Amino acid sequence: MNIQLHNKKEAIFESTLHLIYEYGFRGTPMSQIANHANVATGTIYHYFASKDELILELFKYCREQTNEHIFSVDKNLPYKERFFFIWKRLVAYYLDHKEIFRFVEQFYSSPYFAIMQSSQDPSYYGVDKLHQFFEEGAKSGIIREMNFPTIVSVYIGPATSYIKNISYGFCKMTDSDRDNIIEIIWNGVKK
Amino acid sequence: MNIQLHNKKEAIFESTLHLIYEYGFRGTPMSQIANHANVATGTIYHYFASKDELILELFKYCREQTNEHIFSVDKNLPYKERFFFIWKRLVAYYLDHKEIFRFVEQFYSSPYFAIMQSSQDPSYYGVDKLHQFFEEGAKSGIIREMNFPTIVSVYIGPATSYIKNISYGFCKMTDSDRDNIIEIIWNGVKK
DNA sequence: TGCAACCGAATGAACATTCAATTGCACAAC
DNA sequence: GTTGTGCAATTGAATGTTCATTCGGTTGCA
Repeated sequence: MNIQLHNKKEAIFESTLHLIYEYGFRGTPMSQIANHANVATGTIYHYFASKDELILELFKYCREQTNEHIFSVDKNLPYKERFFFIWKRLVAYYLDHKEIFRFVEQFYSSPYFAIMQSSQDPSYYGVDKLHQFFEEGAKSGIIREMNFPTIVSVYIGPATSYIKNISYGFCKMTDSDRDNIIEIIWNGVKK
Repeated sequence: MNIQLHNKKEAIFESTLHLIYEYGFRGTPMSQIANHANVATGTIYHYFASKDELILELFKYCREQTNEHIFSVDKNLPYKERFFFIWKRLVAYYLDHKEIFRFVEQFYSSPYFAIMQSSQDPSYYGVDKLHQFFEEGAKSGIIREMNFPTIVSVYIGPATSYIKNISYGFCKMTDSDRDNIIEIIWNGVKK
């Protein structure tokens, strides 16, 4: 029974993700989501109070999924290696999960994000992790002192930009491109 | 008459921009756009065949506006200074025109972008300019050799990331943050 | 006189949401 | 181990609203 429940909810999530990837927020009616997930329209409303809530929950779902995958690094590795590793991991994850990437991008630049910010717990697991990680680097004198938004812009910005370039078909991806980018970032921030 | 026409069309553009900034694609009906622009609903259809076309044209409009403002640099300045100047100009422009930034972001991560790509002339004025600019730097040995998507990711990525951070209220902006970021980028790519 | 610009009420389709009815299952009673 | 009971899960047709788009008509200018 619990498994059933879990399955359906997840099926709804995945279908929403898939359809939004293809048709955007505007282009994906609840009925289509239901179809694609092999449930009745009404069933969605058993799990979610409204379409907005579905979207909001889906965002949380995505964030959890992503965080789970990215921050599994061997703490014993030298800092520089972890710096490279996490970044590549992030890029690889989003390239493997384009629907998630696209959805999250859309979510951020939509009014949903404002809604979420105002009504949510601020438990940004991923952000916390990153914060710690950069602080560690700065404190041990490996990278420059920078405030958090600065380093985040420099570390994450090129990653999302690169993923967009690929995901929107501007260019092909090569490992050496990625190596280049993270190396450039490192050159920029190392002490 | 031509001035009238221009005025109304532009009023429609600006209203759309404003409303989409606040309510997103989904939340801005044609009737509202008309209201806000002080024209009748039907008038919009005199200028645009459909809502989709309005959005598509608005994107072109935004791109033109942006390009006009950014690439006015004194060619005689040393390369490094131009490298800094263009970047700051870009950031400043988007911070001054948050609606444009938000709209373009939304546009890119929506299916509209795919539509545009398939049916459009590939005259990316801004992209061409950038391409030339980076090539110049690489040829004269001032910055490293990189393929275009790589350097774009590293140059533009942090800019948009930073603008998002501010625009979504994650942090306040200071000039020194920006100075920091572009300096880091420069350290990363210089030879 | 003609045509482009403009108007805004009317139309119809698309869609989110509701709801009355059905199913399936856990658990208690016997 | 059979039957009964209640509640969660599920269904999908019906409802009502919200729009994009249309259109017949008006205005104003060349």
